[in-house]
This record gives sequence, structure tokens and C-alpha cells, in this order.
Amino acid sequence: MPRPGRNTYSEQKPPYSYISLTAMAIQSCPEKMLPLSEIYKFIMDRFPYYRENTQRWQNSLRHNLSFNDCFIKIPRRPDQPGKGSFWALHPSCGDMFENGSFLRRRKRFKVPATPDPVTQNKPADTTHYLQQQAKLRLSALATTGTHLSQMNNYNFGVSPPTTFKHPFAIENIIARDYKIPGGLTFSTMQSMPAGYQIHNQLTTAWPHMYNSSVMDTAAPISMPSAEYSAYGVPLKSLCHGAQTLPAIPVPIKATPPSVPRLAALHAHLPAFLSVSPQSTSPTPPHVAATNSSSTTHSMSASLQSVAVH
DNA sequence: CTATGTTTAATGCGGG
DNA sequence: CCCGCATTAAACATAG
Repeated sequence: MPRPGRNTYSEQKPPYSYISLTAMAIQSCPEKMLPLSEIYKFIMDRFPYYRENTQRWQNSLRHNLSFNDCFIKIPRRPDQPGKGSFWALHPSCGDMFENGSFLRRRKRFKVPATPDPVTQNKPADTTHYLQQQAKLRLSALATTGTHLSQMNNYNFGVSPPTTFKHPFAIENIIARDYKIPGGLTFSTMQSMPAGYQIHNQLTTAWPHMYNSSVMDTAAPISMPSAEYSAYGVPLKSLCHGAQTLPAIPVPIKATPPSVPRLAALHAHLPAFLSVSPQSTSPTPPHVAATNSSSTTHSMSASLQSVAVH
């Protein structure tokens, strides 16, 4: 019998699917991308339920990452130590939980079936496609100052990068809530449409989520480097602002059906736009050297020990 | 070797 | 009841 304590609630299974949990984790960090291990950590840090049976749910989680198109892999730069890639959300997957339920999406996000304007013999579309890509990258550059490391064939689809954020957009849930000592949170409550009330309760009361102070200390589950993002971009520029674009992660989804033309794509773009890790790395050497992987897990560790009891 | 990824298959569950 | 999404298990590949 779970004794009536603070943990009673916390150990129940959170009302989120692995997909939403993962999305939360990813959205929670400024870079909008995380390595697998950090995703695990995020989840375990705030949802005690997932501190057990790790083998089971982590396998499921990995399955989800690979299986769902809404997650994309971002390669590590050579100067990024560690195993595995970073995981990010597909730029055009939008708010997958607009329907309000974090357990079940109304529709599985499927990458626009790779209409493969390239593979298909559609020269007209192809050029358009390429132009789109170029534009995307340019705007990315303009807003974030990011230099892209690797462009792969990747379909952004037509849907815009989602400008308006739902009150229940993952960002808003994750967004550090402005806590009041009482444990309540300010959110967009006041102006919340009636239909959202129920969920709003969720966002305010999260019995499953470790919030208080934990959020504040453990939230910056940032990369080993606190100064630079995965691409050596100063975090400050990417940081904060849910509106910041997802750091324009450059996906590397190993889109199965060949991608021969990618090389061609590169060729058509200004060199600085299509910098691949292998090719001339524009990254100043000092950037890489600045921080080693001296990750600091101390905080969360102590927190966990607290929660265990 | 372990962590990370990819895939397939079975099963559960909810909504239309 | 069927379809589609989610969960779980498990085999297998690969990278560090």
C-alpha cells in the first residue's frame, strides 16, 4: 500500500504516450534536440513512474523514435562527444496533440510520403522543391545564425512551421510554469477557452510530474556544453522564446528509398549553406574545445535520491 | 560489451 | 466491428 504521501500520485502512470513524453523532453531544451540518454533522463527526472522497468519502457521509447516520422535524427558534429545522435521533432509535425489528448494523436504524423520530386521525373517540381529547401535554410540562417551542417533529402511538406501555439502545445506544458508557492501555476488559464478547462487542470496539477523546484534545477537539461548548441551556435541566440524555430534541425532520417540527388542539391547551393560535417567545417576550433563533456548530473541525482523515499 | 537504432509482430484500446 | 494508434517484446544491426 502506497502510504499517503507526496509520492502516491507520482507513481501512477502519467497520462502521456511515449510520443508526447519524448516531445516534451525535446521541447524542453533550448536546442530542441536531445540525445537518447537525455530523453530518458528527462522522463525519469519528472515522472517517478518511469524510474522502474526501465528496460521495458526504454525499449518502447526507442521503438517510437525510430518508428514515428515525427522524430528525426540529427547527427552529432565531430566535435560533439557521445554516442548516438540527437533527436528532434520534425519541423512540420506541428502540434501533434491539438486534440487535447496526450495519449492518442488524432493522426499519426507521416512524413509527406516522400513524394520524391527527385526520384520521380518531375523536373518542374524538383526545382521548386530545391528552391523551397534553399529558402528554408536561408531563413533559418537569418533568424538563428545557424550554419547548417548537413542537408539530407527531407521533405518539409507544405505545412508551415506552425506559428501560433496552442495553449496545450507541448511548449506550453513544458514551459516552466510560473509557480506559486501553493503549487498552483499561472498559465494561460484566464483566457482559456472552455473546452480546454479540463486539460488546463492537468497542466496545473500534474500529479505525475515533478514540478516544484525540480523544474528549476533540473530543467536546463542542457547539453554537456552550456554555452553552445549542438552546432556550435551560441545558445543565447537560440534560447528562449517558444517561437524560436526548432533550431532548424537538419534531419538525417535515413529515408530508405535512395537519395541520390542530394549531392546535386548541395552543388546548387552556396557552399556555406550546405556544409557537411565531413567537408570543410566552418566551426572555429575553439568552439569545440570550450567545453568538454563534463556533464553535471549532480543536481538531478540528489533530487532523485529525495524522491526515492 | 553496452548503448543506440531499426524492424516486425502481437496485442490492447478507443473512436467512428 | 473495424481501423488506426499505442504499447510491448524481441530479433538484429551497428557504433563507440
